[in-house]
Amino acid sequence: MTLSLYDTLTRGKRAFAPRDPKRVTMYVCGPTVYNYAHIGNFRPVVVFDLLFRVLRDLYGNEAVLYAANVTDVDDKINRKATEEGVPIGVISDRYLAAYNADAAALGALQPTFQPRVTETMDAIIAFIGDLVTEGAAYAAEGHVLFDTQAFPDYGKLSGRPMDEMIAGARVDVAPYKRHPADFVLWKPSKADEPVWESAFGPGRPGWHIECTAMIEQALGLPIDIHGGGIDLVFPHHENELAQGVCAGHGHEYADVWMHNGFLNMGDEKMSKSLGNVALAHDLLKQYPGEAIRWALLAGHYRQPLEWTGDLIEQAKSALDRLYRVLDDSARFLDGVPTGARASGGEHTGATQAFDAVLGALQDDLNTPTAFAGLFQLADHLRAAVMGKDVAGVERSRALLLEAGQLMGFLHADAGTWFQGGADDDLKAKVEALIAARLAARTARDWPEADRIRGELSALNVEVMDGPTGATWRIKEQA
RNA sequence: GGCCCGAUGGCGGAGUGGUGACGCAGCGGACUGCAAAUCCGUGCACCCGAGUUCGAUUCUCGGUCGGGCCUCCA
Repeated sequence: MTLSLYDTLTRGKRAFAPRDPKRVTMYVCGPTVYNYAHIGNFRPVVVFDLLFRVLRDLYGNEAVLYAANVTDVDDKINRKATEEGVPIGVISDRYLAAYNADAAALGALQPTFQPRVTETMDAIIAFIGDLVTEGAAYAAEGHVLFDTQAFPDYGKLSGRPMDEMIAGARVDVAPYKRHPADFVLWKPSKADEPVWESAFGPGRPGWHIECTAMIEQALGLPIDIHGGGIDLVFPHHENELAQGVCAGHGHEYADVWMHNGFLNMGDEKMSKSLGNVALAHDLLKQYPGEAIRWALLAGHYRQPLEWTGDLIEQAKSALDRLYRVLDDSARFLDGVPTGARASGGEHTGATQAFDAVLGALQDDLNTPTAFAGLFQLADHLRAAVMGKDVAGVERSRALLLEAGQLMGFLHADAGTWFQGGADDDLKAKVEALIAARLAARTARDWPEADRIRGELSALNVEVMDGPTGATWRIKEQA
């Protein structure tokens, strides 16, 4: 099996071939840390985390270098810092910590590098200097601007020929620009804004150059994979590409450009400028991170995703099914004497399902099909439990766990999944009630048994009577 | 105005030139004291029109509808 990925630049899927299989590089545009990030910000986080995991599986954990940047120089951060009367670092540190915590709750591995603009300033200034030297940038009224005329392929990534762009332009063009499409590399800071010294005068960097410099500093150019949200294709990535190849550091920038589709909130686009933000931070108080992760991967990453409560509920139910069979099979295995266990024969059906998961993931991250493979694995496991096939249970259980965990799921134990919302106090209470109910059932005192079940239900607990005793779970997470 | 996507059953969502993935929900049955879970069974889905083809949901063209980008929102 080989990994194939869709490349925005060439508009097609093709086999992924890293320049150096021992050093696979990926860069993804990260957040501007000026507030809690909304759920849409986490779609690329989860999508590219999945790709990170697939790459690690393919090339080895140490061979994959993944950099996800943080923008910590920005107007919005400045504004917030001014409001609170603190340095910008206080703001960015605070929200970076929250962002990383939310990402971890969604099952995202920590990227290899998390470069920050404030820590890359020397490289940014040097990069601008190189562009000027190469004749691809010019100074004007305190700014340094990138000369888009210097890059004949400008517009190729986003499929926007320059002349058409100008014809359709609806934005005012700054008078000091030689060409309307030229963009800022360095600009003067206004009063109260943070300022850095440079050969071009005091000021601060433009947005696009930051990423290019961070890539070069963290990973070195060119890189294998560059990712981000589809809204970044133009102008951000188009500009990055232009800078990257014009600085005289080589003619390549990124081998594969990957972009995830937008997350929509009902009918309205999710944007911080509209009021309908759903912060991941708040969502995580209502739903397990794993369910949110599942929901974010429910559709193919390049398709738009409609974010609704129903979607999360369905994701939770789907995971319930997986955890249930995991739980039942664990219980089954507990009842089998260790001596009676055989180390597994070939369980071809389960193996095929496992391969189907890997194959789907390697086919441009086809998560819906990968999910189907997970359910197939679950079916095999269920059948083995019902058939009391110990070797089969062990085998398909291990495969389900391995496949699920590769995707960043099924790391919790089933007890935590179903009973995670319960504190020790509640657990003790529930166990006592279940014991009482068992006594009533043994005495065939059905009204009493049902009364206790009602009492449990009032505690938001659901009991399930099985052949080996009763199990329970929290019905709804509070 | 320019550029680019998408349109699949009640919902979500893959995929394929010819046997209707998968999940959620629903319905019938089994099991259960009753439930829940589980198991078995169950769904006349591929936006409209034309074309190509022995055959199109899948390819081509046109249309309609929806969405995105063109503004330092992933």
